[in-house]
Amino acid sequence: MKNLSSLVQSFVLHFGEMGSRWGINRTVGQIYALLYVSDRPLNADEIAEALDFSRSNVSMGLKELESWRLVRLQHLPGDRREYFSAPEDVWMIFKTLAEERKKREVDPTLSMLRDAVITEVNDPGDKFAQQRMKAMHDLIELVSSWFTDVHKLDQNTLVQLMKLGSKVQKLLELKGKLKIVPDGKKLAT
Amino acid sequence: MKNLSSLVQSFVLHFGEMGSRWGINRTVGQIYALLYVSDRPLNADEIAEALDFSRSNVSMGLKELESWRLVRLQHLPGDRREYFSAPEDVWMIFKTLAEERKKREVDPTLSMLRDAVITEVNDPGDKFAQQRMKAMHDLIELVSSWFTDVHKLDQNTLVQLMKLGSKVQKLLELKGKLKIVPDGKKLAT
DNA sequence: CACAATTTCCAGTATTTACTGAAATAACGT
DNA sequence: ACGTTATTTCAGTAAATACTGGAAATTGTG
Repeated sequence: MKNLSSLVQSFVLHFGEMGSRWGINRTVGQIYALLYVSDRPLNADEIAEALDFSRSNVSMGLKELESWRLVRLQHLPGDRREYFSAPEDVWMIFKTLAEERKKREVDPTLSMLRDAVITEVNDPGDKFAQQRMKAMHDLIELVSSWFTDVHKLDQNTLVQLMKLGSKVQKLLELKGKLKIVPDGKKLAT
Repeated sequence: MKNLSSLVQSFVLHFGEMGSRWGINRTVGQIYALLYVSDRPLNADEIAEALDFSRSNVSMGLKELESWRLVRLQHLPGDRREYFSAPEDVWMIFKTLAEERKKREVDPTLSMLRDAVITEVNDPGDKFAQQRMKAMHDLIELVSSWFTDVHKLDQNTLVQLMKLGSKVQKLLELKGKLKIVPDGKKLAT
């Protein structure tokens, strides 16, 4: 690991270690970390040099990061090499990550469960199992579609909601007490 | 895989396959799936028999599941073997899972970032990197503490919030318009 | 406390996943 | 179209992870 300050180095190493817990490998984690804290786009050779990986390993890692939509490819004038950078907006990154994880880790299960619960079964054991699958299906579907919904909210609303934290309960109680009258005016009870 | 109906079998196999994407291994995924759809607690031998794993592999898998707090150990009268079951309440399972993932996948990163942003740096590159780390830190902290907050809500409130979906925006707008007057009465503007 | 039943640990092996270097392919400028 | 530079692919190798069988430890029982 060459020419990296100890600050950057510890960040990169941490992402490498965490990589396995996050379902990506060490290499991919380190490449992303490096791009994230870099103040300019980097090309594959620079990454390979900085992290001391083979050129082909970097190529594979970048491909993986592209499939997660976590890096942007761009070209610099007068240079035919490909340069990569990590989008700056952390909220955007967070949303992308959540979307991709949902797609890879949740959607296939949801679809399997959907099939399972519509299957016709007779055996009592199967009936019980199916009931359990339905409970799981319904929960995942609820959380999943909530996720999709929340995704549509703009960043400010999202931050506002999060800062509200558990006080949201008060707001929901309030909502229960409000009556929406036909002409659109809202009245507190 | 013996004595498993095709319904249960496909469920178990799916969890096995997904296991790797979820950061657990095939064995652990299958054991959990089997317990989840079982209508009675199972002992390690029964699991080993049903899934065709070695006894010791099952032992390790159960230990892993216990560390995730996803299985409950119990004893049956007149039988000294240990029996395992998966808690029934899917919301509880979901919360446990979220808590554990946070603990393993997020908290260590948050703590690393906290250290990184309070480090004194001089190099311009480091200053930039630190700024990026701060952005990441602040986002993770916000989401993280929101998570902890939401955790405290009872199940009904949570379901209500989720069903509200993106309509929560309307509610937040409404909140902005409300003034809380000193005597506690709320007035719509 | 000794014996049997049960669970855990661990060293060795198998399987899977990650990584490399070299060769093939693609992209660009002249 | 040709040569040069950049990128990807892929077969082989290295490393990490998962799994097994047996031995050791633990637990419960008379």
